[in-house]
Amino acid sequence: MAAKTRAEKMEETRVKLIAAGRKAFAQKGYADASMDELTASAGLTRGALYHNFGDKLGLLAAVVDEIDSAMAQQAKDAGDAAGGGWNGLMAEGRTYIELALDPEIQRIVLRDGPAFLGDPSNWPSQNRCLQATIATLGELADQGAIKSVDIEALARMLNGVALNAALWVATSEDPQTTLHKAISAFECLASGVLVKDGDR
Amino acid sequence: MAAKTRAEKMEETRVKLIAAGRKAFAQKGYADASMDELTASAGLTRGALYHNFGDKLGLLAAVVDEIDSAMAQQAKDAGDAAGGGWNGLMAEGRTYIELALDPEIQRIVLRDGPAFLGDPSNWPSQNRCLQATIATLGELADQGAIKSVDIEALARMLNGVALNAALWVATSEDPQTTLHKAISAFECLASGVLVKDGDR
DNA sequence: TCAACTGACATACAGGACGTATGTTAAATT
DNA sequence: AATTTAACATACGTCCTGTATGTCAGTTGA
Repeated sequence: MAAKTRAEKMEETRVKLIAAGRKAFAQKGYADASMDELTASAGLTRGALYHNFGDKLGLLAAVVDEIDSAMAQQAKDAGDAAGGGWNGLMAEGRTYIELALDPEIQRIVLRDGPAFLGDPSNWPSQNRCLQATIATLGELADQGAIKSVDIEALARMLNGVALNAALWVATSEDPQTTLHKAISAFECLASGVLVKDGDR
Repeated sequence: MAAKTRAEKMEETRVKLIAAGRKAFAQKGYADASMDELTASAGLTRGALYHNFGDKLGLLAAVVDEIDSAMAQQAKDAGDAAGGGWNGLMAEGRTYIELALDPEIQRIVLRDGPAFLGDPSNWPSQNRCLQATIATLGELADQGAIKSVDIEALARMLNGVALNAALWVATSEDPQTTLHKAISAFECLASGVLVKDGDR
């Protein structure tokens, strides 16, 4: 019956705290989330929090990284399933937008994250996503499939459109209808990157 | 010597508080701005603040509205100067991006605003800007100049790209260089809206 | 096996911030 | 001129964050 080692227990508390953070930050928002209540809901005290994450922002960073990494992974999977290249890029964008239907993602990643952790471009998780987009655009550029514009700029704008579309869907009163409009508009703008306009 | 009426003095204090808010929010950020220090710097106390703006968020809303309205006005002027239509729309976008070079705008409008006041689309100032974009796109649609995609979605995405570009420029280490890249990428994506690709 | 030590976490404390309730004074009203 | 109103100041209560200290289980070395 596995006498739990110290490192195992510590990993357990980290998991508990991050889970409690996801709940509290999603429900009350980062600013209004009390660390007393949050840690108590995890069966702990603030001592565990400050020992493991340094401060309140440290926990937010951990929570955001976990959620955002999962988002990027899902988007990447969708892109690969679509065969990579341009179609893959569009699939990634669609997936990212669809994920914004989750209220937890809306509040924590799309709203509070940028405010309290700074520009998302500097998050480790977002950087990985951005690098992937840059790589794909680089291939397309080598094939002469896209216009000769700064690749990093394009990647950031494309990600930005997807993020903005996600936010719109998120705050919409009729998310399903808005989702379709947002995806269409996203693909419309994205098509501006292609050398030849249209669907081929 | 104009014995100041009560309404005049009240307007004065509102102006003072908003000015102090712009400074404090820009320097320390909304969360870390103390209302005691802020009001003291304006030669007042928190009493004036809570009487005039209800609460801390009320002051932020007033500050954001003032700044954002000025931004929208500048962008609109640039659009008119460019002759309206598509060229006007592009000029508006460029202006909006260029305005993001101001640190005050970066922090208050682009970062803290969305977090503490919610989605910018619901701000009165942003709504005016959005309505203007929708109107222009509507004209272009009537002329058959742009693709048949939901106008509101397009307008929101276009504004979103400009805002995202602004944020990128804002956090860049070399704003001037980044500015050019961002504007090019913005125009590249925007061109996806036109039925005929390219510069004419 | 046992004693000493390390560290994960709990508890107690200090500082500060927000919002409200109450007081004060100057302007407006009649 | 007396009264009322309201703009603002002052004082208070409550809550939260971060730190400093305490405690005990788990680890280590002989």
